[in-house]
Parts: sequence; structure tokens; C-alpha cells
Amino acid sequence: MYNLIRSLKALSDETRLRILNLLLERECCVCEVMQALNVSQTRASRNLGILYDAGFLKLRKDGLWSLYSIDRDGMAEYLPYLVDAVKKALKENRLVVQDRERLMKAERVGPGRVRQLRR
Amino acid sequence: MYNLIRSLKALSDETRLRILNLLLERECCVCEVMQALNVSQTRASRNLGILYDAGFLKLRKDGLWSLYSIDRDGMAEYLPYLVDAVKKALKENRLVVQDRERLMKAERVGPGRVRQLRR
DNA sequence: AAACTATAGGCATATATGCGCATATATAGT
DNA sequence: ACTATATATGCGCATATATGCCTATAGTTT
Repeated sequence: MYNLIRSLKALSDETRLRILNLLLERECCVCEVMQALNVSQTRASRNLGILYDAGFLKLRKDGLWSLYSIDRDGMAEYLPYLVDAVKKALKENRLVVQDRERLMKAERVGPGRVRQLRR
Repeated sequence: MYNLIRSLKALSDETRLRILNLLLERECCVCEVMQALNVSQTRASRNLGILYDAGFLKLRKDGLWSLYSIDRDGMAEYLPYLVDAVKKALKENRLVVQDRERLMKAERVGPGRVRQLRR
């Protein structure tokens, strides 16, 4: 029950739903998420962390990068229901479509590229 | 999307999950809910209101009583997923089992009975 | 009408949440 | 070792949330 509440809380936030939607597309590093959602690094990192703590995400380190992806196996039995709900609610959402477009252009870049996006 | 967030928030609370679980059983008035959950009248009423505002509940007035029940029709397309998730998470939960037992004994009573239960 | 009751709403308060800023940490390259 | 970069985190502020107390409202009973 408390797991469910924690999961629901983790999903009750626009930023986090948008992140989840990106990751349903593919694995992303923090800087890709911040580019795609056009949010600050703090915000991207924090909310990825919250989704991770709630058990939704897997984390893989690769050099400098933290690569987050949906943890399909780690999900408790009821979480698939939640993900279905999220998918249904997000499909066709204007904001989310923009996110995906920006994700196409986003790169896991070298020096100097990401910093410039920090507002 | 914002509807989903509102729904998730409405469900991210132990009291409200327990209430929802009662109402999955049958229609209840506020005083039955407070008896079954053993919580204050304010708390029962407020949280029923929150679930109502989120679109989960139907309200029917009968004299003094406000009778709340699950609004199966009024639910948006993704809400059934949420309800399934809730059902799965709550089944076998100790607290929730107690709630149901108290609900059996709870009555929509006349004068003097309910007041005594207010802590 | 008077007394009583179920429910809701205002107010005050405690707690939780989201976020930015600044900074710390970890890794890589020179 | 030094510099640059990606990510994480401590702190503080603003805001949201939950809840209890008290009171108002509307319906019931006598």
C-alpha cells in the first residue's frame, strides 16, 4: 500500500510524467532530459532521482554520464497499470510532443554544448 | 494530463485509498466512513470531498446524509487502470481488512450514536 | 418552534513538496 | 596535477497539503 502511494506520488508531477514519457522512447542521460524538456539541470536530475527512488527507473553509469531507463522488471505488480494510465493520458499532449521533437535533436554531447542551455 | 495528475494526487493518500476501498464495497455516508476508518468527521468529509472533486465519486443527498459512491461512469478513460492498481495494492492489507470489518458494524444511525465515536 | 444532528467550510498550524542557487563529487583529458 | 564537464546535493524560499478546532447550514424529531 505504501509502495503504491510512493509510486503515485512519484507520478503526480508534470515534469516527471514528461520524463517517463521520454524514457519510454529510449534510455537518456540527464543532459538529454534537460534539453528535451527544456528544464534546468537541477530539475532534471532531481526528478530523475525521485522516479529512480520510486522504482520506476534503472540507472547505468557510463563515464561522465548517468543513463536512466525504464525499469520494466523492477516494477511491482501494479505498476504496469499506472504506466498504461500514463501512456493514455500523455498521448497527443502538445507539451509531450514537443519534448519528443527536442529529444530527437538532443545529443549526449561533449564540451561546452550543454552548459549553454542552462538558462 | 492535468486530469491524470489530479487523479494521482487524489489517490496518493492512505486515508483516501482506504475510503475508495470502502466505497468499492458499497455506497457510504460520511458517518459510516468515519466509523469504518476510525477517523474524525472532518477528515472523512474532507477526503471524500477531494475524491469527489477528482471525479472518482458520485454524491447523492438523502436527508441529512451525503451518500458517496464510486462514479464508474464519470471516470475518464485511464481511471480504471488506477482503480485496478489500487485494488491490487489494497487486497490483504491489514488496515484495510479492519476497515471492512468496522464497516459491517457501522450504521447510518439516528441521534446520539455517531457523536460518541468522535474521538 | 426548539433541540438535535450530519455535513461542510473557514481559520490556524504543521508538514511536505518543488525549485533555483551555489557548491560538491566523480570522471575524463591534457 | 590541473582543467573541464556531467551529475548530485545542501540550503532556503515559496507554495501546497493535511488536519484539527470551531462554527454555519440544512435537515430531522419532538
